[in-house]
Amino acid sequence: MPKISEAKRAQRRDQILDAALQCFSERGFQATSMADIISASGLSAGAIYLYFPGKWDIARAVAHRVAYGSLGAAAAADRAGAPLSPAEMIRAIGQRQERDGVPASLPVQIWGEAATDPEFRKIPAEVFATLSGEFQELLAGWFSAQGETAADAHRRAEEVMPIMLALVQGYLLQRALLPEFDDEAFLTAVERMIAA
Amino acid sequence: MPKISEAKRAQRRDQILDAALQCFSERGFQATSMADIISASGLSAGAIYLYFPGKWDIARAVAHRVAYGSLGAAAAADRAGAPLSPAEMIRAIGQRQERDGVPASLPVQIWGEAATDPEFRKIPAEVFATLSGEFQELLAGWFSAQGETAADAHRRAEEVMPIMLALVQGYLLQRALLPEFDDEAFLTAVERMIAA
DNA sequence: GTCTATACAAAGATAGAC
DNA sequence: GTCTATCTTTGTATAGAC
Repeated sequence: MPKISEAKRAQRRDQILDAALQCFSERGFQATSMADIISASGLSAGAIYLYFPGKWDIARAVAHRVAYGSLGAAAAADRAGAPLSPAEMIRAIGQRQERDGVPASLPVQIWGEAATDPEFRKIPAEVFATLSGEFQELLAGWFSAQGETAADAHRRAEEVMPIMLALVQGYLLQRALLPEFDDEAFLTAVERMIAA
Repeated sequence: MPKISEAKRAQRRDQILDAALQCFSERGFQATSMADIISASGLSAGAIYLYFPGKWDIARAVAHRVAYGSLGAAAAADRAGAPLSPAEMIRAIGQRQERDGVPASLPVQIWGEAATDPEFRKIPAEVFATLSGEFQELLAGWFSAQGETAADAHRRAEEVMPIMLALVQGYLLQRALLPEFDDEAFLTAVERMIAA
C-alpha cells in the first residue's frame, strides 16, 4: 500500500506538472533542466523522481495535458448557445487555452518536438484526428442552422472540415510567433470566407 | 587576406550546412550534437569552428536557408503560366520544399524553436510577413483572372490573405506530423472553399 | 517520504601539433 | 588550414542520511 494517499500523490504530480509547464513555456522543452523544474516546483531533486521516472516523462505528461485540454472546447461552447460558426469554433479553442492558463508557445513547441520524436508525435496526431471529428459534427449543425438541408449540411461539413483544422493550427501558430497578430481580424476573415 | 579563396570558403560552409540540415531533420535541433554534425560533414571538430562560432549559429543559418527558400515559390510558378489559384499557391510552396530537399519536419521544428527563442523568431516572423504580401498580390491576379473588377479583386485578395497564410501553415504542419496526410484532398478542399 | 550531496555521462568548445 | 586530444561545463539521475 502507498505511504501517502492517492489524492495527495496526484496533487504532488500536478504540482510538478504546473511548475514544469511554466518552465517549458518560458525556456522550451529541451532548454529546461531538471534543476529548473525542481526549483520551480519547490520540491527536491530526490523527491521529483518518486513521481516521474525522468524529464521526458514530465514533458510528455505536460504535452498530453495541454493538447487534450483543447478537445471539447468548441463543442462545449456550442452546447452553451446557438450553433457555433466556424470562426467561433476557432475562437472557442483559443479562449479555452487562455482560461486554462496555457501559454501560446506550448502548442507550437509540442508540434516542434513531435516533428522528430515518434513517441511525442502520437499526442498531436490523435488530438488532430479527434478535433477533426468534432469540427465535422459542429459544422454540420451550423450549416443546418443556416437553412441547408441535412444532406447538404453534412456534405459541406465534410468539405470544410480539413480546412478548419489547418485554420486553427495557423491561428495558434501566428498567435504564438507574431507579437502583432490580430486575432479578431483573422477570425473576421474566416467568418467572411466560409459564409461566402 | 584569407588563406583560401572566398569561393572555397563558401563551399565549405555549404558543406557544413548540408550536413547539419540532415542531422537536424532526423534528430531535431537540440538533440543534434556538434559531434553529429562533424561526423556528417566529414570535417573535424577544429575545422567546423573556423566557419561557424557555434552550434546555434549553424542552426540559425540552416533555419534561415530553409525558411527564406520557400519565398518566391508561388510567384515563380505564377509567372510560369496562368494565374495561380489559392490551392495551387500552397502546392507550389510544398513542391519547392521537396525540390530543394527540405525535409517536412524542418519548418515545424523552426516554429517550435522560434516559440521560445526570440533571436530565432525573427526568421519565421519576417518570412510570414513577406509571404503574406506575396499571397496578396497573387490572389489579386487570380481574382482578376476570374473576371472580377480590379477593385473587387483587390478587396477580395485582402480578405483572403490572412487565411491563406494559416492554410499553408496547417498544410505544412499536417504534412510533417500525420503520416496519412492526404495532400491532394486538402488542396481540393481549399480550391472548393475559395472558389465558392 | 523528503532532502543534500554527488556520481556519471554528454556535449560544446579550444589548445597545440602538424 | 586541418586534425587529435582534451578541458570544462552542464545536466540527469541516484545514494544515503534523516
